[in-house]
Amino acid sequence: MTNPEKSPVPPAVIDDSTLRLFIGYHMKRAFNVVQADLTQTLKPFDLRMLTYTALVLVVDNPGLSQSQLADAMGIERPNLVVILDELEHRELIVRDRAPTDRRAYALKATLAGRRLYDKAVAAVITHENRLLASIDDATRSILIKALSEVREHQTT
Amino acid sequence: MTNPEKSPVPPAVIDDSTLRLFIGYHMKRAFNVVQADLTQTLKPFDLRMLTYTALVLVVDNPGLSQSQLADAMGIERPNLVVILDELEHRELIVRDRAPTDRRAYALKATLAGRRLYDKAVAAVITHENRLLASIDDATRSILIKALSEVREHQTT
DNA sequence: TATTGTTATACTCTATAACTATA
DNA sequence: TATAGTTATAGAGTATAACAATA
Repeated sequence: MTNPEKSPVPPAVIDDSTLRLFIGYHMKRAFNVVQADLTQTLKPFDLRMLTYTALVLVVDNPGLSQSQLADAMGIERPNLVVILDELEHRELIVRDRAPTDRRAYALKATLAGRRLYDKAVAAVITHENRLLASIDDATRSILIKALSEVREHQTT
Repeated sequence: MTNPEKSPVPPAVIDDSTLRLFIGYHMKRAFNVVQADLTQTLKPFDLRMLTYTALVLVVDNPGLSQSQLADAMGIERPNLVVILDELEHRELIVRDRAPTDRRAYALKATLAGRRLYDKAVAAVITHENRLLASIDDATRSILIKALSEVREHQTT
């Protein structure tokens, strides 16, 4: 729990009795580690977590609109624009016009986008398995299920 | 792997088959919900997640140095300075000089700081219990333990 | 009127380099 | 020389308001 040999100033034995009841702290710290690992994993593909997530969702859900994608990613529509601009300029996705609604786009991945997706997803799976090595499959299921339930709680 | 063609633009049934293997996505979405709730909960106390976390750690670990606190919070030292400036200006904490090392500070909470801590912690516990209502105690323990293990994996 | 995508903008959080004063 | 705290700064990520085109 603590970090023994380290600094000259007191060893710092952190009393996290209160933090035990503070789930946001644990989620933030764990997410930081996951994101740091993810950033390194995605660097060879020139992707960040946001561009990777957008690419994955577009490949798996062709025809998605920007509003739907922003909603799936949990970000506001304006913030998605630059993310998709980047993917489009790199010719990984295209913004087709939606046939039924001329206001909306139908997002689709290009062949290059699907190829990058295949390689990046494989790398991410490998790295995440290493990151979660100490956590057995049953616990991983519980973890993901619990996180999903928290997300769906969505109080506002 | 992909999705059958469905509604033109509307309801959006997201295929998250790939995301299921992408723990960072679930952690980010869940953390967003927790932080949004936390932000609202702390607003009456004029605290943000970072100032709240710093206050909690200082109250529970009096005499902590800024380096130790930054380490415990998972942020860099420079970013902690403004956080502590704010808490100090509000007279919730003090920066005493460490007796053994004149470079370092020994951080301590004031009486006002401990009083705000009491009220804020109570509010946070109440709100988190509501947020985690659908998750039983055993699962909560597994969740926190799994998150801690991920944090301690710390690749870099 | 309402919605899609867009621009502009501001705020928070984060990371790095370089400085000072101590060690 | 190394460490503690600080300053300055730049980069992400996020949120809101307002607009044009379309519904």
